[in-house]
Amino acid sequence: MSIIRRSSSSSSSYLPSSPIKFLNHRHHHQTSSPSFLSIETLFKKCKTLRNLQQIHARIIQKGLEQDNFLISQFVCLCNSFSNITYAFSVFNRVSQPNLCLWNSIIKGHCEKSSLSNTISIFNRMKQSDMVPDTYTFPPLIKSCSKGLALREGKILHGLVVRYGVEADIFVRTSLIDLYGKCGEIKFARMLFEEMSERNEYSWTAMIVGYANFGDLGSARKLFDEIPCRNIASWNAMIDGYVKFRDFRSARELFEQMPKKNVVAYTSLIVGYAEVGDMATARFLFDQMPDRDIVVWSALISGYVQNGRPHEAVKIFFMMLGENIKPDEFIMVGLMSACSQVRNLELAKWIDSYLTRISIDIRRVHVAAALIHMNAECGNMERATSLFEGMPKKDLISYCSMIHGLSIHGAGAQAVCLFDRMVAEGVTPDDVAFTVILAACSHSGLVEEGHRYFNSMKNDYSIVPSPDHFACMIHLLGRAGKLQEACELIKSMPEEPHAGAWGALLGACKLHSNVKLGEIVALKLFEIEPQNPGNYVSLSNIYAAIDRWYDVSEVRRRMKEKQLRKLPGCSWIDDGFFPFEQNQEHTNL
DNA sequence: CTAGGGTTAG
Repeated sequence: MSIIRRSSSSSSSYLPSSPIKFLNHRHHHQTSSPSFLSIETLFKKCKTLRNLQQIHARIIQKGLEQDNFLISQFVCLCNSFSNITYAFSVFNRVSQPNLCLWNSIIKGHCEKSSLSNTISIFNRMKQSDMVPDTYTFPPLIKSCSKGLALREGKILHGLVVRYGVEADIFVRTSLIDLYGKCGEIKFARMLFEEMSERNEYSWTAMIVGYANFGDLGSARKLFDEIPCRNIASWNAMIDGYVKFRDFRSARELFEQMPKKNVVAYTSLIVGYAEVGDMATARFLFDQMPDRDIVVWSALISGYVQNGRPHEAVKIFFMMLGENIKPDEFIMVGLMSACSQVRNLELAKWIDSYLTRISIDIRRVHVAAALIHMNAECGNMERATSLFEGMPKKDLISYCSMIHGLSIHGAGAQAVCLFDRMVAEGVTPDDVAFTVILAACSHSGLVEEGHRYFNSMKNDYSIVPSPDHFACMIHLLGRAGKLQEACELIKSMPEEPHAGAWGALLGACKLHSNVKLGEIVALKLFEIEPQNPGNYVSLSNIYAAIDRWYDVSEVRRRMKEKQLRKLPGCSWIDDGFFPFEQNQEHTNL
């Protein structure tokens, strides 16, 4: 009360139609009783970071920077705006922070900073003779649980016991959550059993533990026993079923929910997307009464994962139409979609849009997606400048760049970059080799291809996958070494997949090798009878040497099987997408 | 002589 009371006796403690703009308009008309607002009231009305800065100015102006009560509130508000740096700088000016203030600053770091940072603040707190209480531990333990840092969590558990706060329901719930998430389900259960009182939080934490562990039976048993069921308990149980692909039980429970919320919908949508059932995912999405950013994101990345980038882009613009501001997750999804459709105009728009909505493109997954998108869409100049600007280049970004160079015909540069990557100490994996082999085959670099194929096996002990073989076959086939390609395909340990045979068929077409082409085509008709492309290839082979009877024969068989060449997609002119599609990318 | 903590979805 000190501030408020003490303040109220002196006029300086009030805010007379203050310089704090966000309050001015509200009191502008109350001319009869001029407004006098305490800092405490200002906190309640504080809506933006700007407001908070204004309050901060006022605190300094009044010389209240050392006031633990006010600074605590300030820190909490700062936390809610996710601005931990600001909170910390203000905190650091307080010479004698009290327990509550320490707890607040720790909580803020738990949410936004790294675990080691947070723990070092906790250590500073202990060094200044502050005794942690029941409020100190839950956020600390929670951040261990988030990072699955069981070792650190156990140390904290030890301290919990030492400071005698293990009976506290909040502390205990956070410990149950920690052990449950880290798979120490026995420990979690023990702590749960020993509780003198439990509430919906502790029950749910325990259910989550079992659900993550895959013991859905025990999870369900608890769920049915809960005296105090919560919407989070329902969500946890449903998500457990979804994670372990028991969609029947998940849906059954979902239908029984008294009030279905976004979280439950999102769990289901993510699950259906993961198993490739976009129809059901979309069905659920469409029937939602209201949608938040997370569920939009789930749907977009669902479409991306299932190779339907056009749908993803549509959904994105639908979302903009509903005036929802996209976040990082959404934009990463959109960028993956754009990479798949390879539309340079869209890529350019996204690139500038990111800055417009102030998304931090230095964050790793954003940067990676952005480089990938520019590379895929043919803006190698932009991709290169982003890539070279990265402080630490990782395998993913290298691969994006190499693939970008590859698909735009710069095989030699791709090879250089791959070698630079290895020289820089980044270890290539199987995907990296697929990318470089594809680059070699695309540019006809037979010798380099052989070199990488051997290096992969000898230097990195990577067993060549069907994809690796397919790249080599493509490479040899296009170079006219059909014999070698055939030998390679015969040497494959596993049954060659359609990609390998398809590469060979393409080579036969290229070099007008009818005899081999016929054999390979027959093989392909067997492996993927539904793919019209193989029939088209064979008929092209015949057409190239004027065997028109055979051409019509193949066409007839194709018709017989009711196969048609896939129509080009027409998503551009249905009004969702504001750009022209660019067919050729010649930015190299 | 105030205030600060734990469970659910991308």
